[in-house]
Amino acid sequence: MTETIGFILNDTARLYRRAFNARARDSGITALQWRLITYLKRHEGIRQGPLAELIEVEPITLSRMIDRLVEAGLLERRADPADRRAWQLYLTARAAELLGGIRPAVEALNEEALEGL
Amino acid sequence: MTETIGFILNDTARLYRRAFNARARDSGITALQWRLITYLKRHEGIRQGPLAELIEVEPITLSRMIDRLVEAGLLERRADPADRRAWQLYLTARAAELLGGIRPAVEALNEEALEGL
DNA sequence: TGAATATAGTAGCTATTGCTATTATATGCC
DNA sequence: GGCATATAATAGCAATAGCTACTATATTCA
Repeated sequence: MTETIGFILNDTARLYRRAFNARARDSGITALQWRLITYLKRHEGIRQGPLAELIEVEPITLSRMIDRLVEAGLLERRADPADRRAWQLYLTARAAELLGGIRPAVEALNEEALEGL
Repeated sequence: MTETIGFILNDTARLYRRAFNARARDSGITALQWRLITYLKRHEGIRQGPLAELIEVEPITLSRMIDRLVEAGLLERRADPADRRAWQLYLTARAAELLGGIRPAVEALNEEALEGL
């Protein structure tokens, strides 16, 4: 009865997240931040609203995630020339470096996760 | 590149959790509490430590989840006769009722989730 | 026995998330 | 142009999770 699709799904996802976080710990980055940065890499210059929708968090939550990443020197907010209310988001060189450093570990993890399927 | 096993896994789990929470909202119960109660149903009398391990949260986190469920009248802590430091956990009649009410919705959700597989 | 160590559970603190309300700016319509 | 409404982002607050430290009790072993 506990072996329903919901339990299995969530258990598996949690295990993955835990493995990810364990491997990325010394880089100081979390799974959710990795998600943010990965999306941002494909959508440089995106505004906060659409990015929040992409990674599926509330705008205010994204706003604070970005605060932290800006403080960590991984992201920068640039004023949107077309709309003075909005920011455009860009990765810094430091983020690119960091990504490069973590990617092999993530790829190894993914291969491991797929093993046996 | 964003379509890695990790993203898919977590996206799917999040979707499921969201669907669950939406359906269980009026019962006032969350997915994590459902998880707790489901395990507890199979292990009545269990202590907090082992239960925390089962549902994979920290002991202190479980302690507070239980505080809330006790306050809601769904659980009760009984002194462990064999160890005065420990509590044994039991569901109340109210919890059984609640479970009965939610179960059909959960089962429907699970069937829906498995559709097409 | 009784001192040292281990274990069950909880309190204080910090971090993160999201609801609601607010500010600043943009857009639509008369 | 100028008022009404919509939108981008953020601040205040409340809820939840977990790290660390602590209390109470149990166990081990000399």
